[in-house]
Amino acid sequence: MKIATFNINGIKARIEALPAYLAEANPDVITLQEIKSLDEAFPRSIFEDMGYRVETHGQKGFNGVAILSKLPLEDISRGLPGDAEDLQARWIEATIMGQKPVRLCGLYLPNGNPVPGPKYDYKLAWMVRMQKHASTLLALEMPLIMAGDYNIIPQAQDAAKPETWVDDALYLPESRAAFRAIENIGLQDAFRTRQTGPGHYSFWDYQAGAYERNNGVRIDHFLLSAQAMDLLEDCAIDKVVRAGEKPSDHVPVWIKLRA
DNA sequence: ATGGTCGGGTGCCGA
Repeated sequence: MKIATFNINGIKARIEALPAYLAEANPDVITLQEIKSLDEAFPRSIFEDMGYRVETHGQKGFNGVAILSKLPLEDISRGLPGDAEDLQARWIEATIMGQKPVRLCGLYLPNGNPVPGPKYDYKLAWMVRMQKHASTLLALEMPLIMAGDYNIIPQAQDAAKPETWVDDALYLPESRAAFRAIENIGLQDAFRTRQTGPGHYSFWDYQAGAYERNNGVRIDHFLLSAQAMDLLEDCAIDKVVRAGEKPSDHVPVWIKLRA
């Protein structure tokens, strides 16, 4: 089973590039971030015609997540638990019914800039909520996959120019500590079990020729439980997608599972 | 070199 995650930065703007990626890469399941669409405005039939079941959790203008799956889905849930006041569409999860059921969370973690301020407070509080919910899901002992745009640069090697990020919400010590705290309840960064060292990025700014200079950061991640790690066959970043026609500023990351 | 670029909710905000 191949599962991808992709921050598309607007479904309307990616109406050609996303189907082209799916036709080329053929993931069984993909979780999308920043669909920037209401549920009723999402162009679902394009993907249904390609064999995908479409589950969205959208809002007007910004944010918005989705899961597209060629396999049956069960127990679909929208919204990160823990704060009834939080209406931002950043979380969707479902059980993928392949050979072995796996629980998939698709997440769009808050950016958090500027620092300090309410947006950074929201980011850190959101990460505490995510950790609590992840603990609940781990207790189910089903293979658990938490995929998406984490807006976290885990280590210096995950940025081409880490010195330019030292005051940024994506790289501040408190942000990285919150990410490590989530890992430390029993989740592994799947990409770093396959590749070591610098030069592996999933996002390049649209400005100042960042992609051409490979001035990127690795902020889109797959965190896997021990049960999911048992099934991991591969994990990679589809970097060349960033050089395509009308690209998102992020590229897809994917895993293959024996499941 | 103190700018630059996208996408959308629109003449500004979020990234």
